[in-house]
Amino acid sequence: MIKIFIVDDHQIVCQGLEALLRDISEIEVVGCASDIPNLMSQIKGHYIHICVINVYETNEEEIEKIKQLKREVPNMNLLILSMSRSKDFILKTLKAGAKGYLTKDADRSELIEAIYTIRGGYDYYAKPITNIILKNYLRETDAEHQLQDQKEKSLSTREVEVLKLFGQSLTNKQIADKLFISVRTVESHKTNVMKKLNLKTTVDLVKFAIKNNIIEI
Amino acid sequence: MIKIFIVDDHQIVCQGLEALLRDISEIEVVGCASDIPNLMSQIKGHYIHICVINVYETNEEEIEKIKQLKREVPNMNLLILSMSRSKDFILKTLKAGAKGYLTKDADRSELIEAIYTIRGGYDYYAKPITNIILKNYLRETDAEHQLQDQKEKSLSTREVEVLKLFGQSLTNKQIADKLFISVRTVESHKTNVMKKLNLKTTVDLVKFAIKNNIIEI
DNA sequence: TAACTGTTTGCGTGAAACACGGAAATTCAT
DNA sequence: ATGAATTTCCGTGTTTCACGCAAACAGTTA
Repeated sequence: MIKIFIVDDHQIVCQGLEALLRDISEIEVVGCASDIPNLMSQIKGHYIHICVINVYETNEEEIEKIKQLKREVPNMNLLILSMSRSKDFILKTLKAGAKGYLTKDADRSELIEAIYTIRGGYDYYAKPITNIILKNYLRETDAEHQLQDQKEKSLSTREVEVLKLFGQSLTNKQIADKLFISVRTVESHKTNVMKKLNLKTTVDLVKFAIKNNIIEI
Repeated sequence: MIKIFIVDDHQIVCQGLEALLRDISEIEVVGCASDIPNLMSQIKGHYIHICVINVYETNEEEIEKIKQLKREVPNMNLLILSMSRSKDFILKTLKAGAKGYLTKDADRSELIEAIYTIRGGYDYYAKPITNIILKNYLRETDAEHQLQDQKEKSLSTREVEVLKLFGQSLTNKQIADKLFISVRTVESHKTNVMKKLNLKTTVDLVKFAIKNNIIEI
């Protein structure tokens, strides 16, 4: 019996995924959680083979949560389900410890195949993903030449933190007080973010943050 | 027999929702689509009672798609499924023609309840939503008293013009040059807009402009 | 262990943007 | 033609931004 746990923000989707696996005698869906923190509190004491995680946000925060989950429950295999085809994001989830990755085009049979594959000790990546991974691998080994312009700059946790408060319309002073740092540091974080993302104005920064769900609109 | 169509970006989620409704004899899931444009091309000639739409993005674009769908297929009822609890967004979907709205906390039974309710000719809103709608209604009807401070201060054409350029990430200098006015005038327009709308920061201004389609994201 | 990379923290300086208040010229409807 | 709103602009002081620099620290790799 393969014990599965499901993580999805929408309860209906959780139940739906569960329903998809219900009539497979070898698979048992042990439970559902709305997010990774909830998951961790729910699975204490239980042994789970595979956790299917539907990842909606594709930001650094989510990656961080996956890493943390892997640290806390290292023997549980993670199967990521996400709409993102960003090479960057996919590779990050794999690096964070995921054993498989399904895109939005995957269907029930692919989900089941992934579960069996992972249970068998192998990694499973949806077909469109293998290409991406392969290409990236080729490029990375080839990349010693052109490292400088592709450098996939991701934001640090502190930077995201500052960006979040900034998006809540706080002034630099207010952000500084909240994080117990100086105004200059807040400025530094902001300008570093702008440099990393190659943004020129505050407006661009706000747009970026909105697009990436760092701030609410 | 209630004929249902499902719209969700993730194929697995589509299948999951379908599985949730499979063993209800009165409900038939006719098909699935990954988005609204796909839906429209798929349902030509079919009569669908209810379309369950899982909305991931909560922007103006999605609202526009819903409106368009309602125009093209006016007799099909729309049940929105979304994680957003933004009063603004919910009211927009309802205004766009949706007959129901479920939040991420809704489960299978609530989905089924919603389907039956809508089939009966009524609207269905998840419990957390009714509060939001009610509050907003009260505020709107109550607003006749306090019209003077709510005063629908509309923006002048020049102000919108400045705002648009501002939203294209131009500096005040660039805006000034483009409109053949001084930088100070640009500043004035901006601050006047902020005063009119009671906004405090640039971030708020950008958010406002995005919400109101003055600038593109 | 040493070297390297990246994060977090901060400063100096000058330019740009913003807050607040005032004000003249123009348009536009009553 | 008088009043209201719009469009234009300035003075003054504060805040934020751009650009560069750098120390302290953590994690990784050689």
